[in-house]
Amino acid sequence: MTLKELARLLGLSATTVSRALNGYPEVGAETRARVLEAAARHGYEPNVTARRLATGRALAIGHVIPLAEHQMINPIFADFIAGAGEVYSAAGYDMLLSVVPEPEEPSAYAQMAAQNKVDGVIVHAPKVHDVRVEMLRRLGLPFVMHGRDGREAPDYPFLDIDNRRAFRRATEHLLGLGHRRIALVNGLEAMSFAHRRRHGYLEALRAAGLAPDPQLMRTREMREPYGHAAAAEMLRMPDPPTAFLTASIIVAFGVLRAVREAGLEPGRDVSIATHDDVLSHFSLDGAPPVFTATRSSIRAAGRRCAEILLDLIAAPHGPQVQELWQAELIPGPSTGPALRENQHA
Amino acid sequence: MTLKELARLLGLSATTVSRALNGYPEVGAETRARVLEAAARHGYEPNVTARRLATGRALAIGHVIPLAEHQMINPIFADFIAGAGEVYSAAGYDMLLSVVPEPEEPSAYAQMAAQNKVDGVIVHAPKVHDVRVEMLRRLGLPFVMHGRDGREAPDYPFLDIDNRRAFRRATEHLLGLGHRRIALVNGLEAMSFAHRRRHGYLEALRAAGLAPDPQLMRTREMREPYGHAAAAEMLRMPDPPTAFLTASIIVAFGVLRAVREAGLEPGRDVSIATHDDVLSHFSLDGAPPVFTATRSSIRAAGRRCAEILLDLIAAPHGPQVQELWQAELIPGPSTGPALRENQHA
DNA sequence: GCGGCATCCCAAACCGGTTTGGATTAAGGC
DNA sequence: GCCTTAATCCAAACCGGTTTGGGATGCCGC
Repeated sequence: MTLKELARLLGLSATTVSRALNGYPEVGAETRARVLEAAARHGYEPNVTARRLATGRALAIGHVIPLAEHQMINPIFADFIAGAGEVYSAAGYDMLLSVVPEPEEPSAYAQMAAQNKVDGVIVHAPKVHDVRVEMLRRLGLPFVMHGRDGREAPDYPFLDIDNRRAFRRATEHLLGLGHRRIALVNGLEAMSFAHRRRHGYLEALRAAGLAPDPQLMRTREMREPYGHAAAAEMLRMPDPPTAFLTASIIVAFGVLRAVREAGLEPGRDVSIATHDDVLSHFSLDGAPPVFTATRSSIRAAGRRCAEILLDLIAAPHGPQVQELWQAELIPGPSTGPALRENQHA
Repeated sequence: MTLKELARLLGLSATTVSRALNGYPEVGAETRARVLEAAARHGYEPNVTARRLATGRALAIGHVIPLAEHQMINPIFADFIAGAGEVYSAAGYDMLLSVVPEPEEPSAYAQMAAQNKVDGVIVHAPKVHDVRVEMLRRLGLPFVMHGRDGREAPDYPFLDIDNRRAFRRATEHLLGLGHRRIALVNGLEAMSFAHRRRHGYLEALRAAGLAPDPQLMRTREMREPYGHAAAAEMLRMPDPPTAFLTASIIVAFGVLRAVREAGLEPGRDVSIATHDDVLSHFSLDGAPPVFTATRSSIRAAGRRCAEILLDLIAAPHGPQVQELWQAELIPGPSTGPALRENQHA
């Protein structure tokens, strides 16, 4: 069923039918009603491809997922995409996903722009120095960043959580429990979120008059076995940490496993705190929290980023939206007072 | 830069330029070379939307992700998508993701078909009785199923792992270690993969002359807290299981957590075996395996499904591809001989 | 020298919508 | 009764490609 067929059926021109369906004022109320009724009855749906070509609007949003060297796919990705996808579907937009080797990321964006495949993109996992901002500006592709680059107040729309503050608070929480040797099992510090978390951690240590121990600071892709290996190794040190702060619940589970293997009781012998993205496969309504955590839903972030981008596309010169969310600090059973004999002399 | 502009630049017609670029034989070798050179020099890229409209080919593959009632997004999804996405990108196809509430899943497919948005789809997470097969046939939308419905030999292209065999072998492995009370912490059994796994488990028990205990069989969405709650509960039974078989590494981690909390040593006091999809955030090259597992990479499955679908689209009447992969049984430290005092009298 | 056959290229139609610039008709004002 | 204006509707152009159905040119054989 095409527009022309529908028009012939109604004895109207394609123009009128198109206008009737799209709510233009040039068609009479009675005609419009007839058209809408007929369209519904015949299950007419306008061909998006034709519409794209005619209007120049892509009616789609792009997400470029670069595969890093080690081919890891960011675990938070699925929940974020789910959140954003809900919004797109409700708004009649398509979601275009482009999975490319990291070196081809720029060309993936360039292609989306040159071919008008999308009306905008959401930029994931910003680095401290992120070349994509400049690139997208040159391409004239509207974007919203999930996170920020290294700058405190960038000049583009973004939604970020206050990573520095979250990790400062989490560190302060551990310090308040008497911990002095606190390990930071961080994500890759080229990523601005990890960079900020480290700064929050360092700030808290400094405020407490403690010098950071490089041996207690690790940075790597956030996988479970990484958390395990890092914790196992540190627990074998002559002067082991009494608390761990990790960048992801996945890493925290790895740390927990190592703690158990060492015969230690989490929350008593060793404390573990983490950031928690509320990933759906690690959470269950009603289940008690496993870890003390700074919590912020990545799914909600996906939803909100999508909304911001759609608004931006609808009103390109509207006010620039920048949101900084505070993570909640949720107490859990994985932290407790530092044991006397473990405390630093 | 449009085709027409390029044609004018070259003093050729749009027809000739189009043919030259698409490798049709009607243009001379010298002309073709000139066209290709000019296209490259000016960075010409054909507008995919226009091409879609003209050819009727969408040059895109669709994935519909239904959000279940509990809003959980399947954790294996990210890795599968990454695998498939690599193949699409390399082949010049787009990936269209549609995230919809479960009840709207049929209309999501209908829309993709009616509007010619995609050339085919990959169907995820088939149920034992799956209505999508009939629907996609009616819509005339080519598809490849990742998994199978309840039938042993369906009449559509699919890629599945031999879930029944894998779980029979895993169960036999535990039986061989002397375990008699083996718990099955399964996924949702409306899903055909979970259904088959249960049958594999039951087959092995029956072959060993054991009657299944309904108390030891759980079925639910595969989340970490589910594994934890299920195991914790069963370990409190008067006659607790001595071994757990779980449907996902995520669930296995939950079980492991409960085992540790009960003060038991995995692989000694209690055994844990699981299926392992080789999710990227749970694996790390060189790290020793955590669990004894039936292993099959979901990422590789994503790649292969994409290949099968692209082949199917290129040659709709070629031979129907149906692949059944065997999972590897990987021994790990999480299983060991059943303790005497725990053995069933 | 002429018909036949490739070879190479092009004008125009087409995909299915949207949008511009009227044309037609009816209502309103004086 | 005539002119203006508003209300409706339409034909045709357009978006940027692909594809059909020739047309022109050059080479061949006889």
